[in-house]
Amino acid sequence: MAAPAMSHNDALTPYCPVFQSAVELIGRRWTGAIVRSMLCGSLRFSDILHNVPGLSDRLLSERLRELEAQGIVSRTVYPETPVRIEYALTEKGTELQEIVLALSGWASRWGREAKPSCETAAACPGDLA
Amino acid sequence: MAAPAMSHNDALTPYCPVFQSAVELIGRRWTGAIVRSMLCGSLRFSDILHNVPGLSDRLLSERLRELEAQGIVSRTVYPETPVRIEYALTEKGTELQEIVLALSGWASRWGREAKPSCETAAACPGDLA
DNA sequence: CGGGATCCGAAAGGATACTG
DNA sequence: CAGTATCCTTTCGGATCCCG
Repeated sequence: MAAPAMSHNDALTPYCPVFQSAVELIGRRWTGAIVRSMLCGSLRFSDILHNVPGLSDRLLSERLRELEAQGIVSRTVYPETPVRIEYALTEKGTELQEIVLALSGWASRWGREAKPSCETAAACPGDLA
Repeated sequence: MAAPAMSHNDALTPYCPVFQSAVELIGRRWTGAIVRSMLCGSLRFSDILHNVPGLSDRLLSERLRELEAQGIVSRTVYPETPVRIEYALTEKGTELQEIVLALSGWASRWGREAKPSCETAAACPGDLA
């Protein structure tokens, strides 16, 4: 198991900036949870705020702006009365899904001392992993 | 591809702590790069320090301790002269590989303006993906 | 409802120096 | 080589108030 069955490719990883950017982007405090909560479809500000406990409105708007700047989420304004604003994942954002799910799966399998009572199989569509 | 092939599971993500922990763990400043550099096999402190530009020794030892505490890396001391210390991924850490590679792929595809000259297919043993 | 602006304490990160 | 200790700067995150 510890034996490296991989290739003897010694000349790997001369440091990768894009990977670094990506991992630090989704690693930001609430970003992962926000993206994860958006996997289902469009959401309004309050919805996201509501299903991520501990997240403040300031942080949410900050994260949302970052994600928008990265082209991961799109912001759509419906000029009704009052205005309704919906956030959705772009294609780039949607492709993060497999990563989020993979990470969810890993976290569930190895979470602390094997606590299978979080999302494991019920709460999240991690079944496809 | 943009079409959500997922289930119509609306009642997802009532917030997941283990996912949160995981994403914030590997999202810490250099953790992703460190794990990524260890995918090849055992490395010594200086090796990791060397192939992650910008990483300071203090942060490396800090991250290494965190990863060790999480059971992601193992530390082995060889009492030669002088002592040689090697860090390797545990099974738990090795399973992060698919996630790291997936994130690498995503980052490469969407990195800024599609710059395919980073690691994409050459520098890293991502072939197994 | 959907945010923006500001203030401030906490925490993370970097630089440097020193040790076994 | 493989770290630890200290200091100091930057950033993050929470609270509060305010606006359209």
